[in-house]
Amino acid sequence: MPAFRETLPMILNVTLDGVMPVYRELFARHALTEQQWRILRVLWAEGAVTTTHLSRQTLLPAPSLVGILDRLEKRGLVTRQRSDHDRRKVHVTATDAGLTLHSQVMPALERIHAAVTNAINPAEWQAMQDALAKITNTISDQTLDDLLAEPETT
Amino acid sequence: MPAFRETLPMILNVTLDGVMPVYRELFARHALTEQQWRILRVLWAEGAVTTTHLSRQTLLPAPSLVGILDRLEKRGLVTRQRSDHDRRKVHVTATDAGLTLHSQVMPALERIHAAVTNAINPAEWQAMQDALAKITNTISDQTLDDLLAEPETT
DNA sequence: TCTTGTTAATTAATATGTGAAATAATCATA
DNA sequence: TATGATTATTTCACATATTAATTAACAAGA
Repeated sequence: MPAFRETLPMILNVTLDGVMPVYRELFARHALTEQQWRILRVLWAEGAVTTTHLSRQTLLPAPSLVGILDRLEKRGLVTRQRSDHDRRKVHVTATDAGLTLHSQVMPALERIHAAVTNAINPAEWQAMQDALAKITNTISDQTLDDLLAEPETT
Repeated sequence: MPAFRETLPMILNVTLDGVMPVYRELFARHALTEQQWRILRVLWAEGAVTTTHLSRQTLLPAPSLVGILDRLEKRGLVTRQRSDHDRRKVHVTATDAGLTLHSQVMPALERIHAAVTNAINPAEWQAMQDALAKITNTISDQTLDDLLAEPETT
């Protein structure tokens, strides 16, 4: 067993703690939280989407979406509308104000992303992405009892 | 600019969303939250530590620690004591119950960690860790204005 | 000693995460 | 077509995150 800091959750959280402040500073300049930004970004790319779809794309839990969308709607950045075909569903759309805001943030966001990706070379980036995807695919569909039942591999 | 899902924050969050549920299931079996576990893990390794130190090691924000430690203390897993030399400081220590709990969780935690690391080979693991560390070191000490002032590198 | 600056911990206000349960609408089918 | 199963969203209760502002204690210097 490695040191606490060498475990995957801490490796990932240390990285997030290192990079997110600069993203948050950008969002804060437009009075947006990170989560609000994620939602706008999906709406901008996909138009009207259902709450469930939004939850999956943004990784934001459905119960959290309720409040986040409330606040975005109150600020006039998004609108919600019940589906006519399936009245269980709610369609979320960005308003013009929401779309405008998006285009104001993108240039700076691209600068941040460039700085992040340029910290390593493209091959390293791809390898990192592949490694994390491989881990996710291996673990995400397993339950704790699955893992505890497996014979030791190390 | 890549797709939303190809950006670093989302890559990291997708991975965390994929692996954390199995960790949380383990912690839940001992009535612990992930944050409470982080604290116990540090206390087990280091003995009595100050709140600030605990915040740095666990990545938990100091304001959050107040409540988390309150609940751990109420359950008799940790104790808090003002420092005599510097009465601003508070020393946190795990009780015997806290230490016992730790040894009960470790075996299963090692199984999870083994499954995670075995998803990729050691070289890939090291490369992933190095890549993320390099990104963190490059970005974490920069402010947004620093990044926006830099000439385009891409 | 008084002032000024700094550090450690906490409080406050707001936003979000997590897990379980509730609600309402749709679906499958006997 | 009534009924049980499923889906989409929301509510609830509790725990944590984020940022700014306090409070108390220490530290250095006029």
